[in-house]
Amino acid sequence: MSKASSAAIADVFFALGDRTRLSVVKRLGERGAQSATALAGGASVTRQAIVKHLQVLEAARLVTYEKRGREVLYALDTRRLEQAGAFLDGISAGWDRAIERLRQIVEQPPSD
Amino acid sequence: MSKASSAAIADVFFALGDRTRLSVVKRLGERGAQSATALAGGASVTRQAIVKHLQVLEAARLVTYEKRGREVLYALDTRRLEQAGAFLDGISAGWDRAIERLRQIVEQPPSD
DNA sequence: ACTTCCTGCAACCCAACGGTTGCACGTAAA
DNA sequence: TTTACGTGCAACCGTTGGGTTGCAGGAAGT
Repeated sequence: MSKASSAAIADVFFALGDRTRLSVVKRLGERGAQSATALAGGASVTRQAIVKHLQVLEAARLVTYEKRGREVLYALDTRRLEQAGAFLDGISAGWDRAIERLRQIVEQPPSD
Repeated sequence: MSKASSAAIADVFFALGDRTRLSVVKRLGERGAQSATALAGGASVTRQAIVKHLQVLEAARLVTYEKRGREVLYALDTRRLEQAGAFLDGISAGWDRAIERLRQIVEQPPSD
């Protein structure tokens, strides 16, 4: 599980890399599923802008939508967030190993 | 500590949200500090492109540079990666709480 | 039926992004 | 002192990004 090609991961980070979009994600996280117009209220941009952002988030599989009567509710998909977090941890771990390798090389006098 | 305004976090995600940049970060994580030309070797883009990407990464405080003679070595700053990961965890946690709140509301019959 | 509210689509705009090329400058090696 | 290598700066280019406005179509409410 959690194979997640680099390209897909980059898409996730790209989706999170915009202030408006990130605030939408935060809001969904804090107050649960909401419609586009609900999200637009309180935001400093148009509903249409929010809609576009939601499409980007959905393309990155960070949100899911569900038609609820005449309105559309968008909800977070936390699995993607967790995947992204795991990816970051992997890089950090690799870096720490690299550092340790370097330390050993530096501290050992040349063998010959 | 680790206050990290949303804007700064968005910058970090933005920096990670490009395939070339993400591959640079991965490579720095796996093989340790390198110069721009070293990173350009093996990549499918020009050294100048890599340089620009490194500037973006540095602006997001994801990398640090150190002048080493005539060349410049770029190194990962894992603290930022960890901050970003913590941010994601926070959102996931908030979402889970929101879900739990919803469950309780749904399962309780209306009080009046 | 009529009105209200939320959504969806399309056109359009400016700014920023990712990338390239060309050249000048310092530092290291011959 | 040449020669070679790594870097820095600037101009330029096509494409995409974030955002807006305007309007048409359906589901709810009265």
